[in-house]
Amino acid sequence: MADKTAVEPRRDRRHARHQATKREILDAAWKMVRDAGVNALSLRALARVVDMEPQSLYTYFDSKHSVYDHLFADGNRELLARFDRLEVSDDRRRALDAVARLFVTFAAEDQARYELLFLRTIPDFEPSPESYAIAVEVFKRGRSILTDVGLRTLEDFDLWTAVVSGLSSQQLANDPGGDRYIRLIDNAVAMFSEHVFGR
Amino acid sequence: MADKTAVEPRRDRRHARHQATKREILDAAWKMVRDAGVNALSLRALARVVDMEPQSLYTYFDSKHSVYDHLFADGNRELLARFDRLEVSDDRRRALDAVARLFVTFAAEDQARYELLFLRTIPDFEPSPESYAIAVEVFKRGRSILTDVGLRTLEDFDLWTAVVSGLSSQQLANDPGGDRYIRLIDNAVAMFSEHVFGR
DNA sequence: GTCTATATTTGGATAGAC
DNA sequence: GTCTATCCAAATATAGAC
Repeated sequence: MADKTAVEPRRDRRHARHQATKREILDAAWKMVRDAGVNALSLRALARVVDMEPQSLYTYFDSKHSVYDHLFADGNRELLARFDRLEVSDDRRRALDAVARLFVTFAAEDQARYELLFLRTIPDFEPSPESYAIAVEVFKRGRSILTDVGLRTLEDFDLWTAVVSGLSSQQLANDPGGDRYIRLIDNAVAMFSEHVFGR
Repeated sequence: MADKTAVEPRRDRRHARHQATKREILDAAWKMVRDAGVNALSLRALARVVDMEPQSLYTYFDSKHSVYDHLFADGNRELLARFDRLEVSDDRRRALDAVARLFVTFAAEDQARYELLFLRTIPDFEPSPESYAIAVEVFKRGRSILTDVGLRTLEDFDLWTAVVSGLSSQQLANDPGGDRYIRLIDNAVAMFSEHVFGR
C-alpha cells in the first residue's frame, strides 16, 4: 500500500483530505458525547454539527458503532501516549503516585471518555479487535510499570486498580469538575504502598 | 387520604390492583435492563412483555423517565433494607468487612442496577426529589455505621467509599459474574483499616 | 383501565444522481 | 465525496372510544 501512494500523489492528497474530514467528524462526536453523554450520540445531530447530510457520514464510517469504535481507539491512544510520556521515578512511592495521578486525572477530565473506555454502557457496542488491541497495550504498559516498581502478584495489581479506579469513579460521580478525590491520591498511594510493601 | 380508603373499600381494591400491575411492570423493566442494559429500555418492548399496548403503560407511569425513577427508588430501597438488616459487629474489622461485603455484593449482583443508582449514564434522567431522598437515606445509613466504628473525618470516609466502589466497579467491569475482586475485600479492608486506625 | 388510532419525532441506513 | 430522495423501523406520547 505504501508503494501506491508514492506512485500516485493525487491519491495521497485525496487520502489526506479524507482523513482530515474524518478527524473533524470525530472531534465533533467527542464534543457531543461530552456535552450530552455517550448514549446521546446520534448521526443526524452529528451531521448537523459538521454541516453535512447524515447520509454523507457513511462515506467515513460504516455505522454508528464504527464511530464509537473510533472514539474508543482515540481515547486509548491518548492514554497510551500519556503513559509513554511518563517518566517513572526510581522512588517507588513517587512512581506509584505518578501513575495514579496520571490515570485519575485522565478519568476526571472526561466522564464520557471514561464511560466509553472503561464501562460497558452502550447497548450492543463492543470495540473492534484493532481498537481493542490498543486497550490491551494500555493495560500492558500500566502493568509493566507496576511490575517494575515491585508489584509482583496479580492480587496486588487488582487491589491497585481497584483503588485507582475507585478514586476515578468517585471523582466523576460525586464531584465532577472538582478535586475532592484527586486530593486523596497521595493518601491512597501511601495506604496501598504501606500495605503491600510495608513502611 | 387514609380516611378515604376506610370509607370506600372498593377504592382500596382498585388501588391494590393498580399497585400490583405497576409492580409487575417494574419487575419486567428490571428484567429488561438486566438483560440488555439500562439504556436499552423501551416502552414498546416493555409493554410487549407485560402483554399490553405501549400506550396503556401511561396509566401507570407518566413517562419513560418515571419508570427509571421507580427503578431508582426500588434499588435504593433494597440497599437500605440490607443496611437495616445488617448486624454491626463490635469488632471494627469485622464491621468494616461486613459493610464492604454488603455493598460490593449488592453491586456485583446487578450491573444495570449499579449503573442506574451510582453512575449517570442515562441522558437527561435524574431522580425525582422523593426517590433521591431514599438515596440520601442510604448514604446517611452507611455513613453512620462508619462513624460508629470510629471513622471520623470526611477524608477517611471518602477514601473508604473509593476503595469499596473501586472493588465494585472492577468486579463488574473485569469479572462479571465472578469473584475476582470480591475475594479481595478482606485484603482491602485490612489495608484501609491499618492505614486509618493503625494495627 | 385498556384499547384503537394517530401524532410526532427521531433514529439508522440505502440507492442513485451529480 | 456529497447531495436528494427515500425507506424503514422504532421511539415517546396524546386523544378519545369502549
